[in-house]
Amino acid sequence: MTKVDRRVLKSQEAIKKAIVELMAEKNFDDITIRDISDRADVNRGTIYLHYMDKYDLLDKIIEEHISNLRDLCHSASEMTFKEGNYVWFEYFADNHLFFSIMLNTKSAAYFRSRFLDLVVQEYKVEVDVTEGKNQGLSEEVILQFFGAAVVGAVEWWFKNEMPLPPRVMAEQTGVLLDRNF
Amino acid sequence: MTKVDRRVLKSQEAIKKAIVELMAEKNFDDITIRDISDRADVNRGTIYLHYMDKYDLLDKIIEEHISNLRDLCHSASEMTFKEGNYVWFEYFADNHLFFSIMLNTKSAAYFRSRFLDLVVQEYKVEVDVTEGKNQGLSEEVILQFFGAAVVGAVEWWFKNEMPLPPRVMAEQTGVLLDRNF
DNA sequence: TGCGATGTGTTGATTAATCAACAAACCATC
DNA sequence: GATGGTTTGTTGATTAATCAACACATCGCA
Repeated sequence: MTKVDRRVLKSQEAIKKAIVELMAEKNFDDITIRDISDRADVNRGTIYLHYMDKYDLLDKIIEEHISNLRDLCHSASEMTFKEGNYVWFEYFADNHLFFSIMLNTKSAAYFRSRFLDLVVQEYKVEVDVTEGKNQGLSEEVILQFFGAAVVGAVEWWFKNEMPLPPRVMAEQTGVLLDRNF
Repeated sequence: MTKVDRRVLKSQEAIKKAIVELMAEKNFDDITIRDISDRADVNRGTIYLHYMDKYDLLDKIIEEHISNLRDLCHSASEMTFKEGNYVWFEYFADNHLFFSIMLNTKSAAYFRSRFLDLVVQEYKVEVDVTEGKNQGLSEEVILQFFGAAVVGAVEWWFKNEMPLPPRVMAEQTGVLLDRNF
């Protein structure tokens, strides 16, 4: 893993920030490459050095966030849900512009499904249907049930402009998950 | 005036922002070039592409602000002191980090004198000792008197963490100047 | 249908920034 | 006053970003 030139990091950061900001202001289809390069204060050609087009750009942003969330999950594998959720909700708050767009606009259904997949996948190691309170239940049903629950709670949080602090959201959802897993 | 490559603008902006931030955190003498390049996220050599050393860098920042204030003054030449001052105090507020450092640390006496010079110079066209309320008074005394008054007021404002909004400061000092010029 | 305006994706030449390396200066500490 | 560690200012080679220009596609409107 050779380290990346700081110039490409800065360019990519500016470009990613620009498109997210623009998505908060207008429809994705109405955003032009020129809009993005203007906002990012970057030459239009620079965008093509890193991304195929605006769809590729958005894809890469989504994949990066999913990947970051997964990494956070794994680095928090020792924690309870309450503690682990706090790491996630802090990440949500840090990137609230991205997440509120992705969970508010209907055009972003793809992100929601990627997000749900991640949650289900990460919770898989936590659930046990061979003994305990979930004995006899279907693992898949439990995962989809609580996966949808968490995604829905996050969705609600952003739709209502984060009415509770991240810590509280993490605690509340954490209690609900710890009680059921 | 051929336009400047956006890369040099971005580099210079990052570098200037970095040193101002650092001056808010530690003594100017203790700031190294490496500190600045790290903070600016720029190669150390890049600083030398634009500035001789950190003293030259600070000089250029000061000159730029003085020049901007002068430009604002001239573009506001039609206004009363009350209106014109508002433009200045908005600029102060926009760059409050720079000005509060420059008017708080004793090491920045040079800036204070540059600032006073500017104020005196710009007020020169406003004062009239041939007739009116200032008839018979020394132009130089009036300029130094009210120049020091304005600089002092600004200094107080920053020393006390801008306890009044820019608009109010502009109005109050504007009234005092309009009454006397 | 045609036309101007705008957006797209790519090109080649140029410029700025990067990085690693260097010698010299400085500074504290032994 | 020698020593090791840090800062400084500069270097040459390399890489990334810039800019202007291009052909082509798309779209609204006459």
